[in-house]
Amino acid sequence: MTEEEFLAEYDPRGYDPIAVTVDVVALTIRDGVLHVLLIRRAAPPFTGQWALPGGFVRAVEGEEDLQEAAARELAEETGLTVRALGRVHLEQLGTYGRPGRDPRMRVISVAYLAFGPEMPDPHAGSDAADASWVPVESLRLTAAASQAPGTTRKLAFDHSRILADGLERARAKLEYTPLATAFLGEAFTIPELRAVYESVWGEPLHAGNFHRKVLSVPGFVEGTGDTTPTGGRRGGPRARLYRAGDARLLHPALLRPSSEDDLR
Amino acid sequence: MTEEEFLAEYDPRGYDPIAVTVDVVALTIRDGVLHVLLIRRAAPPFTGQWALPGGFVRAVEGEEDLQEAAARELAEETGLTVRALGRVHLEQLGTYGRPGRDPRMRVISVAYLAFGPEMPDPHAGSDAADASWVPVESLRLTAAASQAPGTTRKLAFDHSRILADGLERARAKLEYTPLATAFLGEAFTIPELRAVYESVWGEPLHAGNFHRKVLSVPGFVEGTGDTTPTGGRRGGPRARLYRAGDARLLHPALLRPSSEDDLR
DNA sequence: GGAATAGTGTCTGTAAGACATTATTAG
DNA sequence: CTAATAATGTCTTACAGACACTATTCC
Repeated sequence: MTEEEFLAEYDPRGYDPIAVTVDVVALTIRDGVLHVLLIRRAAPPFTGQWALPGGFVRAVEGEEDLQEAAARELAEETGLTVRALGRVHLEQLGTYGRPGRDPRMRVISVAYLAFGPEMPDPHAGSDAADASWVPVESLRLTAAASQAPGTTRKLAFDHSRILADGLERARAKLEYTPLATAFLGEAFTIPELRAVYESVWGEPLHAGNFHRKVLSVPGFVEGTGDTTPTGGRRGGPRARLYRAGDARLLHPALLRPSSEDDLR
Repeated sequence: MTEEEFLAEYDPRGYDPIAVTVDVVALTIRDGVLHVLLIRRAAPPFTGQWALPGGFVRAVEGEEDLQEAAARELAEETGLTVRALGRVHLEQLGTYGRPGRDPRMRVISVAYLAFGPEMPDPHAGSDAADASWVPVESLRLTAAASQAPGTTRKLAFDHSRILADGLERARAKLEYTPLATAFLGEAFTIPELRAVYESVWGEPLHAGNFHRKVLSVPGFVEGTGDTTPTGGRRGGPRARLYRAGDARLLHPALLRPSSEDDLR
């Protein structure tokens, strides 16, 4: 039998059906606080609970790449066009396929991680009763205990785990890539860039050392020649404006202060 | 409708069927040369071509986690028991789902990356006509042109790309994790560890500086008190033996000499 | 003027890389 | 003895972090 004959006779239904979904951990910074895009589920399972935006991959009609599917889901929930997502960074995070993670059937979920500048309030899509940007801190991913009343609870499925993995990836990526600029607009100041690092890492950085360090990394940022039209809210000189440079990796890297967790 | 009623009536066949496979990039070092485990396909598609070991994920009978599926595939091809794979490092590499990557149907492939010490010659499994450890260099992943006669050709499916991604991940992981020790036995010498780095990175390292650096990283290695029973083949003193320490990340990291590619 | 902030200067400890040196083994 | 190699020492340069300081702007 030739390859052509084999393919002509091949029956795709011969294998066990496994559904494939794409979920997105979309991060942005609002008012200096790291937020993640969540939807409130309108249909079972986990009706009423918060979850990451996502959906099934279209296999037959309109075949799409996984990355395209993630971009489509993100665009649907944010209300932006896929075109307007141009400045948003999107990368694959990992795949989650533990049996039982979805009570309906065997579902393999390919998770994507997105970084973007401040985006408009989302509107709930078809499967969602609600959608909004939620401060990551309010989810208390690590401390399982002591949830204040009204605080967002644990996410549906294994989405808490996926979000935690996404956050760790984001924190690590800021160290050795220039992706912090993906959270900002076209032009930004060094203090704004520092605010991104502080929001994602969750700890204050030394302003002077950060400033000198960013400028010392080749290709991280390049000056525009302009400055902000005004000083800071509570005083201070006008800051110089920069745009993202052409580096894809930072060398030397900006390491997190929080060490001592590298042992075990 | 309650969640229970919903689940009772749910029909898994309602969605487009997508097959899910697990493929493994298994790396080891033989005679100081980095090798990857490949099988020669015995059935269409791509009959006769080399490919990464892998197989479909069992969805219904014997539900298994993706990582378990990868370990099972690796064990089948290497002839080792899953138990004997204890010293082998296994991590998820990424998921590949471009439409058309498998001519039969829509197939999503979850790729895993494995590092292990020298393992026995494999025996071909059910779907394979042959299986062997192949020097990575012989595959010429980057240079598409000028294949010497008899040289292994391009791999089946998009496995060349998956292998390239796995190699880059491996090279990067040696920088900031102690995973180089996964390529070695229980006890090893610093020069043996250096040989691992040289094999994976493909470039020579300065023996003296490497030695001092490894010992300066807390938790990377710990001495056993023993030495090798004999000196090197061509002379030299007996080397001290070490085992892997308890560090999970290297701080400071061992950076590759090949910089200057971080710009673009 | 007073407070806050952007940006620069200085100093110290640590690390990387180049190179040299000593000690120990095989042949 | 000679060559090869393990392991250590020395020196220079670069960078991280702490701290001080100047300049500019808001109120």
